[in-house]
Amino acid sequence: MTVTLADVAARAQVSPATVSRVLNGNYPVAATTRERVLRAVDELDYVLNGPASALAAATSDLVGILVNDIADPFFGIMAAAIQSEIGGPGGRAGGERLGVVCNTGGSPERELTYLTLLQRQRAAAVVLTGGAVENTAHATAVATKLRKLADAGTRVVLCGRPPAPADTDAVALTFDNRGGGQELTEHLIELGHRRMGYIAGPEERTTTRHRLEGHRAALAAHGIPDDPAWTVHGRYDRRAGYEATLELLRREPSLTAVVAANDTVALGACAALRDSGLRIPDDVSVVGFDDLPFSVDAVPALTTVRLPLSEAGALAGRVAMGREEAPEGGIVTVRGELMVRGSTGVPKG
Amino acid sequence: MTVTLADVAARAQVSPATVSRVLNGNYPVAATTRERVLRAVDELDYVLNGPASALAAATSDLVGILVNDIADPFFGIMAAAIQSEIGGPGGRAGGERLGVVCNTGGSPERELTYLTLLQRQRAAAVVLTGGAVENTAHATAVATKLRKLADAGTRVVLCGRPPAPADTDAVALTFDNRGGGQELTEHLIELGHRRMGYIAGPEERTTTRHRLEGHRAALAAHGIPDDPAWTVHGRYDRRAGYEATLELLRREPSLTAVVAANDTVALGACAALRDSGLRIPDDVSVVGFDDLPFSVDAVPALTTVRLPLSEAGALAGRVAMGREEAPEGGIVTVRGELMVRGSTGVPKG
DNA sequence: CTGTTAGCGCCTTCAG
DNA sequence: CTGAAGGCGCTAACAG
Repeated sequence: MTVTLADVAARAQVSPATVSRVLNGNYPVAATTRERVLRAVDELDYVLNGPASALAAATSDLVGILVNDIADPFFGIMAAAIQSEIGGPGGRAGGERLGVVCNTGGSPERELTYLTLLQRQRAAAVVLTGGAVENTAHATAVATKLRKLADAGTRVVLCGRPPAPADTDAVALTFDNRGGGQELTEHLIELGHRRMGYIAGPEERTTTRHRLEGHRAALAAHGIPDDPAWTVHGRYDRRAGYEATLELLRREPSLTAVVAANDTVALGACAALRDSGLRIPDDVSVVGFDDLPFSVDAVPALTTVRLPLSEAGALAGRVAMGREEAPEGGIVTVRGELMVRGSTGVPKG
Repeated sequence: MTVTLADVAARAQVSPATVSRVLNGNYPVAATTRERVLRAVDELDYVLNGPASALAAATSDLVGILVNDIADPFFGIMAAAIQSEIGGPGGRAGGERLGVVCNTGGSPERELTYLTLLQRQRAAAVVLTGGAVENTAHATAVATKLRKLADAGTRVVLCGRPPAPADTDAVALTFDNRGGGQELTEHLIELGHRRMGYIAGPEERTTTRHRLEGHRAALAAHGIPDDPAWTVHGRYDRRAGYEATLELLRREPSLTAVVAANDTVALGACAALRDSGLRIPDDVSVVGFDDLPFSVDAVPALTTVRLPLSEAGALAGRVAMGREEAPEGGIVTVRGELMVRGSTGVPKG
């Protein structure tokens, strides 16, 4: 029924092995022979059987990309960049690799499930993006999985995620969330703000914790007390930002600034402030984090920290493909850049 | 080195066949035996070899999801919805399927390449999302590919994409882009607008053409002449919207409304208008399309057509999994809903 | 440079 | 309900 490599070999009057060599291009084959094989492939409209070749070679062309939320541009941008480096030539079987994006939805179980699925597929590499869940049991389980993947020859790269235990052999490109958070709050402090609300992401996430730590470090550095009531946790979405802002306003109507865990949350915060009749930045300043494409279009444009998502993703992709050396020690920290725009100003009064 | 099914069988003191049956759960096995096998699997930390099982069974657990631009929430939202229906139980081998998102970047070649890769992997299903490229050669190539995929047992579903030729056996969930486009322009006409600029998407895309056709149908229905100079094509991104708007303003400073191909483009249009010192909607009204999450946060909030991306994606996912019957004739048209918000008003003067 | 020979690890009839 | 046996399609040593 389906044409196999043997059919091609017969038509081209060579052995199956030769066809395989032509297809994988990793072995010297006479030009005329290659020509003949390629023609046969074409005439028969032959398509290599991936599973069979993966089985025989004990490795596949799959590269897994795990993201917390594919509907969030933060991950979409990174995933696109990673994939753009993976699609190219360099793999086995015709030089094409299949970059597959897996959406964990932020769920630890799904993350583990996908890792197992990828392990089962004998993936060539796996890239984990974004913040990790900070649950000891889960962190251990993930580390164990990564260890096994690495043992099985799968390259493991972390992108925008803190380093895994050293014995997992994972390369890590980490974002300096702490530093960015600190810069943002310091910017507000310099403008004169003292009463700032903080909308944090979900608890037990590294991203959440690091950004919050940066904020607190800035407060501490300037001797500003940190009132726990001025910090609210929520998901990384617009709605959470909206609701958290109303809650903060209820707790402390005199806030002069709102620091959001990311741009999406900041957008929700802006909406809540407007709906509460407050002007930005005249009454309340707002800052986000990430500098997603829409942030510059907010009115007023959002002050935020730009993360080089695309660049980081591309680098991660190259490392995953083995096309670029892993950095010394396997860890790179990528800094963000403070983008001061219209959403922040001096506090009123 | 690596643990195989045979190892598990030995440890559980059963035959490999029995282990296979337990793992796939598609065959009666005595409870006590199953128990024993499962324990052995656990103790040995056995992970099924995907390629081997795909080879033997002539089908894999992969489900491909093709998107034009994963960084665009339009696709991200659909992809997330599709994947959420795929991850669940129902597949072979432990009931898990691997939903893989492939980013074509809108390139016909990459689309074909991914389709081949998926064919090579013997994917269980493939979901193609978003507008198709309207190039005859390419359309034919894709149709041929889909035909072959279907012949090989791969289920093919189109989501937010016009139906493929009937003989491809592809189920299609189509968005009523024409109707939505017409409603939007009709809304503007009813407000009193007569001079409307149109920012279309890339040429040779079904989405672009259909939305534009809707716009023109509305103009025609009201006897409003359609000046070709008032239509500009560009990519589906913010920047294209920004530049196209400046161009339209240059060509016709007296425009009272700008119709954008989608929300992202509309956002760019708003920015350009603001930068040109024009107020929205007092000087110029703006409408988008899709109703992405950020659209309600624009200032003023964007008038647009809401597409049920999540619902459509979920349905497509279920059909792809064979968990839901394909509709009669294999085609469903999903209508959008006009969302009138602050970005549109009566024209000045 | 090319053909031959063994499997890769699993599923699936076919018996029992 | 369970075991035995053959083969899925390809690759990777070996010889030549």
